[in-house]
Amino acid sequence: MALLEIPQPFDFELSTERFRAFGPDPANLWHEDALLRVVGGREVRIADAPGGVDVEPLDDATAQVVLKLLGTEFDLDAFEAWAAGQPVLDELVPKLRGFRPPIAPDPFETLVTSITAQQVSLFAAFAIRSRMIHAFGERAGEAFAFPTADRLAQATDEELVAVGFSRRKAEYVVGLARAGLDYERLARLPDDEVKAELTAVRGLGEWTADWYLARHLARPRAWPAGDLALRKAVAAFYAGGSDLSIAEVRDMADRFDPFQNLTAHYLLTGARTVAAA
DNA sequence: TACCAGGTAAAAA
DNA sequence: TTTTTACATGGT
Repeated sequence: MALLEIPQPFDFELSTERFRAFGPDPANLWHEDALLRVVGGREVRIADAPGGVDVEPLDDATAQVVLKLLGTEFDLDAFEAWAAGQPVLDELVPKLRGFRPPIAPDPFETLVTSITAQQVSLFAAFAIRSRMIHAFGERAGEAFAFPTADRLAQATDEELVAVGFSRRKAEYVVGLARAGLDYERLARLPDDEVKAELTAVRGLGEWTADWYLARHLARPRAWPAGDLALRKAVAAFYAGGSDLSIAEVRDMADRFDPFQNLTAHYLLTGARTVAAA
């Protein structure tokens, strides 16, 4: 038993909901009430515990990854205080109290995962992604390490097509792996420059760049207005269900400033859980 | 069977 | 410059 404290509020069940919602994810595997992820070649088990999570095995490097993974960078106190004065969110946010949007700790994994999710349903995306991880990732215990850029740089388009990628997406992934982006440098750039650099890469559009800011860099103002699920969630919560264009949703970013990222995650999770109940 | 699903690049107009 | 089209799997 090794306790890793998580800033309160924190609801483990809600914060890991995404890892169960669309099918098993071999790189972030829900197994026997715990989340399994390979860190530094070893499988780490993350389970609910009073005041935080039980992490096994736990060392400093693992703690850094788990803190990132569980969204500890987000300032929930400030968000909740702000949301209390907002329509819609004043009711929704308390229902999801302690929800910390999970952050993808690895930049390459984030981008490849987004490519798999472009255009198709997340159920289809998860199925294809799982086969890719099984084919190219390293197993450690029950879970798999997400395939490295070095490994996928050596893959062929045909190998990715064989696990369900379209030819176009296979080219994107292999091209990205071979592009050798400097992710540490990218992480130090402001939002708009990150977007400009990412969208210069073939296969990475604005939607993918926005989710990179949101899900990997945890930038407070990231707002993936092009996301179909977010558009539907915004429409449901703010427009009585009538369709909203990408431009309309993008123009709503100002009213959520500077909490666009948390707002997007709460609306999406709210649409899947609270609204569905 | 058809159609939609948490887009993108390239062709066509 | 703006508008179409191809892409390809999984669920309903």
